[in-house]
Amino acid sequence: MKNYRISEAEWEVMKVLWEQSPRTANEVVEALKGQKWSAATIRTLIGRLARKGAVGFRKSGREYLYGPSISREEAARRERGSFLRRVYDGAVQPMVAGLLEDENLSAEDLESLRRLLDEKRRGRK
Amino acid sequence: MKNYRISEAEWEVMKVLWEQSPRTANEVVEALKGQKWSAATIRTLIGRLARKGAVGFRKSGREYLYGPSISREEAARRERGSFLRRVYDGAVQPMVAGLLEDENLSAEDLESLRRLLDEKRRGRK
DNA sequence: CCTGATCATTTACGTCTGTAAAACATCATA
DNA sequence: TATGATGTTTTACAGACGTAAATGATCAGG
Repeated sequence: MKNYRISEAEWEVMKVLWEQSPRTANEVVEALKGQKWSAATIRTLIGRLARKGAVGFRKSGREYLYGPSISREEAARRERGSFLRRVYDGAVQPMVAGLLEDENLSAEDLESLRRLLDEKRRGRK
Repeated sequence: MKNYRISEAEWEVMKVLWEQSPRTANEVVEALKGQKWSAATIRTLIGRLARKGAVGFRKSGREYLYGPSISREEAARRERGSFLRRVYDGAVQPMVAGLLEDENLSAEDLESLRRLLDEKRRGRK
């Protein structure tokens, strides 16, 4: 598995494919219609992702059908690891602490996280 | 305040300056001695950060003393926001949930997070 | 003063990324 | 068959980034 980085613009393309795939380039263009890129730009982004190996494709009639080669969870996991290493030298606690300090979490979110934390702590005993 | 991105290599330089500043370029080079860059590379990174405005400097004798123009907390906050937007469309809960799932947290970390969560939840009532 | 050392700045070069048009290949229809 | 439409691939160009040497400016010591 070759190491590659998914750029910010490429993330938007990946999201569309994670949401629904396989898709033709036209369908991806349509899905990203509200954003700032031309169809040509989006096609380039797809092509670059394909060359990197982040996106796979197969011929269907005269078109290609594109799909992600990596799950959204896995991609998120990698990016998270990279982010943690870069910004916090890998330390989780200060990151979450900073997050809780600054971000707006709903009561449901907090409850849900509390439950997850409890499970994790129980698993530690 | 102009928008700029601090690259991965530049983060390492910033960390050194956050740890102790002001510092001369030579001191930064010395602090990063164990890593993979030549002194020339590190000087370029410093110069780029300065041009971006992430690092400030003042003359001292024949050398410059460099220091960060932005706090570590603020830089972390920006990067965190960018990361959340890109990978999770800004949603915190799934990010923390994924984190708890994958990362190795110590019992102390979990306890500390639990406390933070509780404070946050109390503040919500 | 001259020369070497030292520090900052400029230059170099390849790759990646953002943005998108141009060129090419193929299909469908008149 | 010719032409226009359509989808893919190639090309374009500027700036950022990684990596670092080359050059210029200034200082210090013989």
